[in-house]
Amino acid sequence: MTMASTGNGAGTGGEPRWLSDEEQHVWQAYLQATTLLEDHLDRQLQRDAGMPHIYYALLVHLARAPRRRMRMTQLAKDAKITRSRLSHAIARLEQHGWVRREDCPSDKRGQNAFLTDQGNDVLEKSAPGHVSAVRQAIFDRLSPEQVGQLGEIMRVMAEGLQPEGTGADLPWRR
Amino acid sequence: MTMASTGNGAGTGGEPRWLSDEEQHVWQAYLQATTLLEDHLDRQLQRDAGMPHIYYALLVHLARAPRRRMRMTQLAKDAKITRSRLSHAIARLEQHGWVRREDCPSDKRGQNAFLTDQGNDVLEKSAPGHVSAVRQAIFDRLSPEQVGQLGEIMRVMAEGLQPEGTGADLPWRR
DNA sequence: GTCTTCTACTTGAAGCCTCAAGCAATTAAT
DNA sequence: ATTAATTGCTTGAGGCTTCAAGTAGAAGAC
Repeated sequence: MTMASTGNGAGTGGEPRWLSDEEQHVWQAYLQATTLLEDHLDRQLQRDAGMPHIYYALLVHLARAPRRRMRMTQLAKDAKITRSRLSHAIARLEQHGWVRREDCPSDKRGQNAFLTDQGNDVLEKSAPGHVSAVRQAIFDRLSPEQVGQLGEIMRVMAEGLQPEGTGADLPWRR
Repeated sequence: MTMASTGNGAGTGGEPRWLSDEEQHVWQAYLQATTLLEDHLDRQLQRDAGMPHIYYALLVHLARAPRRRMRMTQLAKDAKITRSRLSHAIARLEQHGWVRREDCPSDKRGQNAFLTDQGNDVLEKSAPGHVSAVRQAIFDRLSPEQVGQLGEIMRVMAEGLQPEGTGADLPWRR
């Protein structure tokens, strides 16, 4: 631990502040938990809904939107993914008949993605299993205090990684 | 606990326990924070070290191992990924000259992956930037209490998603 | 021994993600 | 109105991940 070092990603400088033992353990636990959960949900949904977790999350966002439709860019922002990724994803979801695209009336560049009835069915059928998986992984294992703490912590983290200032394009802070 | 349950993922059944409003918000915050951080680190390391975060994590595991080498299966377990994924990953890292494979003397099926000097160099050069990114995203933003809470929460979550019982193969709970 | 089963690891195809580049419509500048 | 800059979205190539299937050695049963 410690060491002069120098040379960070951008602009070298004074010796970096390494992580303490506790911080390393926390970081390690974070990595393991998030990796395991992500994989677990991907598998669960691939099996029960025929799509990876992030695709499922997109359907959820659409289902909650006003007329079950949303502008592509807005959806990308809400789901925290790039527009490119969203384009590919919606293309695939469209192939399955779960989502469709329509031109935006007010802006001829724009596209709305909307959830089809078929997509809504898939969502409703797989929702219980998904909720149950999330519950078993998180909410059934944590005390009410811990749930509150987790929420606050994640909010702080998300805020720090957010676009901040401008609502430019996703790869924030190039 | 509670609930006749019956078929969520498989087999339909009694009404599922949906998430409360607070739980939904926490889950949403969790998804956003973890997605944003993962993307952020992937970008940071792709830029500064020429590899995605998970590959970097593999190098870290190797660097900490006794003679900088580890059996494939053990490495996969520690990193919480499938052996298949590891095989592909090590193949790529080998192409870059950061890792090499060697036959395991005691078990002719086995392979050791070991970190090359070159790999170690890359690691040392990019470590400060990586630590700094992790720090900015997490440890500089949370109070000491929150860091402790996060550690405990992630440990509980990871434990619940772990192989449990047998040390079979990764896709736990097929 | 030899048959079965299990463990260690690899492989190829198909799907997903990233990056850079691109097109088209809108807005701003002059 | 023309030009330039910006915004909205897509595309294709290359890299990464998953899944199912496959090879080879080790362990156990008999």
